[in-house]
Amino acid sequence: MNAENTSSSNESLNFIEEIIEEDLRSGRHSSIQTRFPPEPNGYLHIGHAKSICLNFGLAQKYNGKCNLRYDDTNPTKEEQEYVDSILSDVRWLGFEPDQVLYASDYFQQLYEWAVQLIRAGKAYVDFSTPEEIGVMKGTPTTPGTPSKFRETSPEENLALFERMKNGDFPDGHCVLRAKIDLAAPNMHLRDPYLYRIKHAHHHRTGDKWNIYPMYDWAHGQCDSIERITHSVCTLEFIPHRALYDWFIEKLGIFPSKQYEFARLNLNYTVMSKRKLLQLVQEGYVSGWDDPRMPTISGLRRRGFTPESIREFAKRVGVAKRENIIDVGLLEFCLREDLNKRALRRFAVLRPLKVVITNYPETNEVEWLETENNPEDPETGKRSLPFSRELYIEQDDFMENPPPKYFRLSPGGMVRLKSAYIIKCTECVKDDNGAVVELRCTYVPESRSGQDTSELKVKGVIHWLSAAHAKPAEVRLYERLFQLEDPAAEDDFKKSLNPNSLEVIDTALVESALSETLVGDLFQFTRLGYFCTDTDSNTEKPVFNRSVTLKDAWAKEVKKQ
RNA sequence: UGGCCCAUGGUGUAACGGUAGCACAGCAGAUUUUGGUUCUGUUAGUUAGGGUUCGAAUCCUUGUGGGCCAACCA
Repeated sequence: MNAENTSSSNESLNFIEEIIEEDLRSGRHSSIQTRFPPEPNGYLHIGHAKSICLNFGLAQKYNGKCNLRYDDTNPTKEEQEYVDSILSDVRWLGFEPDQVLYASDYFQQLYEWAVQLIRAGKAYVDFSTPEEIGVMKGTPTTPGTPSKFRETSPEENLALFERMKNGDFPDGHCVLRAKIDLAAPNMHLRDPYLYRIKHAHHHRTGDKWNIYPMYDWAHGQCDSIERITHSVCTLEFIPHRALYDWFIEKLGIFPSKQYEFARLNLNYTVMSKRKLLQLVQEGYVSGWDDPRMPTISGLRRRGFTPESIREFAKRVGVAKRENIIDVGLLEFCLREDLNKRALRRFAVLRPLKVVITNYPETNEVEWLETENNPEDPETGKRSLPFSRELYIEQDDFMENPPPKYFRLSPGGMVRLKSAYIIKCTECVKDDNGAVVELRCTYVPESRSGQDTSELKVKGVIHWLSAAHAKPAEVRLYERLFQLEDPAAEDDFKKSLNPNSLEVIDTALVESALSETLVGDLFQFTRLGYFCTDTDSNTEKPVFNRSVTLKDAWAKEVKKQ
């Protein structure tokens, strides 16, 4: 009966899918329930995207459900701003939670379960200081020693815990601990904290609570309440699993099971929320959505598509081995997606004027057709104005070209894409010797589509009619860090790339681009993929370079 | 060095005791009015030793290497 739920193809499964298929096959579960449980203390990043794609993807694949559950058990770190951004990021990625829930929804239930544990003599209130408790926990090689509060009677603990809840004690005055095993090799079992006192305002429960549950006391039970069948988390929670199981067993509640996979690491970036927060707060980037940030909002603003990120998550796979993925793979996924969808447009980042000396008159304009996307003929064609004065890219001209350079040079010929072949007859320089203008002649019979010139030129470059080009600001990004693993340094900020952002405010674009909307995606022919930034205004659009095109010539130059 | 997790080309990931495959990256070529795309070919790998077996990446064992764990964080 689960035949439709399980994959029939011979496509290989990751280890979690194998577990799920076995659970479905054996009848342990008839359907699955997963969850994505972020703490709302920062913006989501590409590592979370992997987890989102995994949890929601699993639910989709096996006709199950996936909740979004905010793990909001620490009011001093959590904010509504983060709650909002998380849901919008999840939706933007293309997933809709079955339910949007909060750990704080369960504070009362959690409290009652703590009372139950105390009654059973399995939890006690400890007035020792954090330092004392730390010492009493022992070390991995030596067992811990019991606190003098460990044998307090359940009745007394009940009263004490009640007072904790009522706010009778100041912050940090005491904690509730589970009574488990002070000699356990797994340190998490040495009487872990269940509750701490915090007279703090919670973004949802307000001032109702003076005590807040710790992660370990909340997570498994929240999973259990939601009847999560497969609670998927990252490797560092492996030692917590014993506790997770212990609480569920002692409480006798729905047995959710925890499974751990290796978190995503990307080279040339940092992924910890703490470090990302630092970059934001100390002004190294413009905000959580700075296009250089590995946050989902940053990637979105940079021009990444949900499809490309989902494809990326699929390609990196799911396993238990620590990994560092090459950002090149992320970029590949974007190019692969955009190549099929992005409309091509002409833009000249660093203009060099070209005057076609044998072109009829200054005011003469010819309209030439060019494809919107050669990969997708259905997108049709558009017309580009051609005239006597043009702009080309400075990079497309060299006075003394190296071998194999087949763009424009003195006496050389090149094709202006979808237009004519031109020949450079003269280069005009300023007082410093810099080339400021090119004089060229065009070959009238070489017009694209009706070329009878018999000329063969290797180079094809993009161009813009000077009179029709519109000004634009273009922002070019490079990786934020110069080191593959910045976090491995004593100060990760030392390897920040000083050239990670280059603003070109004198770029020119074809007029079709002046009506662009924020988020529009384009390929600027021969330059890369760009998207319209939120800073755009009606005077001047702003474009972010999402990713360059692969550049075989740049590679060739590097070799020389 | 107490416990736990992990180890396959440069990077990821498959192979479930029976031909080490796929993707990205790299290299070479073809096509191309984007030095893009597409296509073709190709380089490169089982952490080490021992054991079980007709047969081991896979099972056992001992090393080695990496990671995690002793927050009133999650």
